[in-house]
Amino acid sequence: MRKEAKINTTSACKMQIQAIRDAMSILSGKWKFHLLGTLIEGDKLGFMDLLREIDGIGTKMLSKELQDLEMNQLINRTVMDTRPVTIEYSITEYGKTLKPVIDELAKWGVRYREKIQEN
Amino acid sequence: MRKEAKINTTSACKMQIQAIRDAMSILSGKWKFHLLGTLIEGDKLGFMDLLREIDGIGTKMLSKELQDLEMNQLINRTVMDTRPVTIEYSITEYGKTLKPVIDELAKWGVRYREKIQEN
DNA sequence: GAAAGTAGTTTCCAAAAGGAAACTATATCT
DNA sequence: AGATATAGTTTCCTTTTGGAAACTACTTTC
Repeated sequence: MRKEAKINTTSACKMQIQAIRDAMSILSGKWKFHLLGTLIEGDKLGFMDLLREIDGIGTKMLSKELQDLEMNQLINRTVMDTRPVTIEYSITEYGKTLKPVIDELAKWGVRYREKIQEN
Repeated sequence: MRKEAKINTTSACKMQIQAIRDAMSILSGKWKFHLLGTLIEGDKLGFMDLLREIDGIGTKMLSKELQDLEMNQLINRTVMDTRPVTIEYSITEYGKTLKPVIDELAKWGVRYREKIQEN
């Protein structure tokens, strides 16, 4: 008896798969969640602030990840009229919609650490 | 004036960063969320079921990702006493604690797609 | 005995991701 | 003039990730 190709091809299922694929294409990378989490907490931060804030990140990755997030309208980049020029990075309203995702992830991470420290 | 090293070094902040780092170290990779999502839905699935279910995955990645998830006690691998032997993969109780994370992510992904299709 | 199904592993390779260090450019402070 | 600050970019390199195809090994069905 030849097996059929798929069991689960309901549109709800395909939509969830597509949704996860979409979300991860934007949020993948080592620093995205950290960057978003930091900008959701502290509201306006400069490049050097973020560099100091996010432990381990380098200028190249910070620059690249900020560009990605800006392109997807999750953060704002504002050039301030100061001397020397400073840049203010802040989360957008749309970026704030990621708060529940980040919170759930962080919550799970905390419980994970508690769990492995029990054993 | 020399700038101080860090603004935000509260323990709550450092804990969130560590939590996200922990969570992502386990959930990173192209297929983890899909695999977990699929196993949270359909309860018992064999290797070939998963291969058919998860569009695009190959045997190598499926095998590797399943091993990772099993190692972290998120899924069970049960060898069934059938001929030929079949394997049942299922989500563990602990694995189910990831449901809110996956749901939030998927929910955000759906809204993201709606948003870009508006424009 | 050939075909097809189960459940993988192995090899070989390409692409993506990430990091360290050097460098650019401008401006202020001492 | 030299140090320090802001805000990056560029180059070169290593590591990680992921995929295609071939292969193993066993069993059942036709």
